[in-house]
Amino acid sequence: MRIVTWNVNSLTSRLPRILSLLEREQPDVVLLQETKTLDDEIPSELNEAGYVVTSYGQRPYNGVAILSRAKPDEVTRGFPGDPVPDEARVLTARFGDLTVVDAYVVNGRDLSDPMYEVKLEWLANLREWIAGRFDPSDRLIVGGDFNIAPEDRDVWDPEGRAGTIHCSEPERAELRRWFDWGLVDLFRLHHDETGVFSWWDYRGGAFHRGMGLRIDLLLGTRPMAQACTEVRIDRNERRPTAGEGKPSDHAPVIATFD
DNA sequence: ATGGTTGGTCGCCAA
Repeated sequence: MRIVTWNVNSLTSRLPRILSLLEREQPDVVLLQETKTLDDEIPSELNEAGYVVTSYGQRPYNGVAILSRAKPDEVTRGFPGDPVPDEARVLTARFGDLTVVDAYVVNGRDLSDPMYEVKLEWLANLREWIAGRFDPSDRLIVGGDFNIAPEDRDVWDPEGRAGTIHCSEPERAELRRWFDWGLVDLFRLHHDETGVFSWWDYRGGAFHRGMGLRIDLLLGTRPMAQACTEVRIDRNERRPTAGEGKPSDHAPVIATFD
């Protein structure tokens, strides 16, 4: 089984790259964020490629969708306690005994911005909803754009970014509460290295200068961690590619399970 | 502190 998370920064403008990834990686489940696409505007090419599309769409911002080989047995849009309930950021789907939560975490913008406190409240409330609905022994994946770099080794310039948005101690402390509940950062099961990123700013040639963050995460409960054999971040998807249009500012994270 | 680029949408906001 293979599960992917990818902030595509518009599903419609990224369609050729999404179709290419489906063909190349043959994933069973794909969690998409920032689809910026309404439910009734999902391109039919995704169905023709063999995928069921479950969309919780919105424009011009946000929007999440789950692509899957199988039809979900149960779908939940959003979560109770969301402090910004009119923003389409969370989509949950159950496939038999496996549940996936697709999350586009509030960015927060800056520690001095009111949205920073909203981000912390949003994360705490989503964690509490997950903890109330699931058990750490369940087969559960929580994946998406967390907008938090878990540790300094996930940051291109940890000294320069210390205490700033995506890297602040309150954000990291909140993420540790997810780990303490029983979710594992699947990438770190297989990688110790510093400087592996999933996002690079569009501006200033950040990708080519190696200025990135690892903020796109696949978290799994212990049963999922025990079955996880490989996690990769496909940096190639951050490069301009002939015929497939411009890249997202995020690369896909690809996890394989026994 | 600002700037740089992209996307959706139509003058500008979010990232």
